[in-house]
Amino acid sequence: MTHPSDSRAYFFKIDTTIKKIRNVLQKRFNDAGFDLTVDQWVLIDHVARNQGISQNTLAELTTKDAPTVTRILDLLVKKGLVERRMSEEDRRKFNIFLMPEGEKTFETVLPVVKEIRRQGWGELNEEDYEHFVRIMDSIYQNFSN
Amino acid sequence: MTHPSDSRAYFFKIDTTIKKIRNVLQKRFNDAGFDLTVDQWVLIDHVARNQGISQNTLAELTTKDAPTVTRILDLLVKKGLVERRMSEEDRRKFNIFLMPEGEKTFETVLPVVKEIRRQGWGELNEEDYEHFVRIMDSIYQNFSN
DNA sequence: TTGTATTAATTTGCAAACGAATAGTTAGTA
DNA sequence: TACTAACTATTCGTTTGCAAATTAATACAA
Repeated sequence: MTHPSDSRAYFFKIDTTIKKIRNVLQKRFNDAGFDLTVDQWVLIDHVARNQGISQNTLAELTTKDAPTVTRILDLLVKKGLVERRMSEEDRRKFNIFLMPEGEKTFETVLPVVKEIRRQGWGELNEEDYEHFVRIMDSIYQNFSN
Repeated sequence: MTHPSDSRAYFFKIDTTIKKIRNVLQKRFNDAGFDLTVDQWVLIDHVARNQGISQNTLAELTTKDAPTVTRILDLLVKKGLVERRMSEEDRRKFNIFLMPEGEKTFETVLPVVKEIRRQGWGELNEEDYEHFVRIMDSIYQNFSN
């Protein structure tokens, strides 16, 4: 066997796996009648846990870029799930808050997401998790210099 | 510590890692003056290894959907890298071939991609690779029923 | 043979990713 | 104070993903 780094496998496997996860999440959302994309959910999740967060911080936490966050928030605002309030200290910033409807969405969707996470992890154990984190972090680090 | 499946970590880690890889690849392409996106490269790579392949098969191999393949091929055709020939047996199908310019692109880009793959895998070893494949496949399988 | 169901590829619309450029605000410095 | 640099968010253009609908060709069954 050739050295693993010489095959397309690892890029491809990561790509395929994340697509699968996103796909399952989205289908489950649709079936449950949630009018929500996966990326919109990710933002709601972060706002729920960090009320008043700025767009920049949101971008960091989700590894999305600023324009992407702006546009997803536009959609969430239009749906009445989220609110932009101008920051008191710095008028360049917005503080992002969940609206009551957004809270309700968060409470409704969270259990479904948790269930999907559990399903995906299945019978894998703590040790697997440690391997997983170590390998992913290592790849990430190898590309960060 | 809570059960790993209960945290957002694994979805998030996979997402972050694949973004990083794509990002590095694209930047390296741009720096090298390749007028090529990562996904365009993925298609070229598959066509190079399977001259005459159909669009459907291409979609399967890359886990992209048919419209996406159509659009990426449109771009590659416009760039003169790839050619659609109508199939002899089935006139609904196209057989996809690399044009001379496409061959040249393939030969030029491949070494760069191989170098990036090596960099990403770094000091990880065979055993790590087996863990990696097992865990990713497991997650994928857990979502395929 | 006719009709129905599949299949291959395309088109369209919406969501998202990324980069470059821009406007407005704030901070730091000469 | 005035100038410059840095920061926050937005806009724009190009590319990709997914779903639904469409067109054209093929396969199968009555």
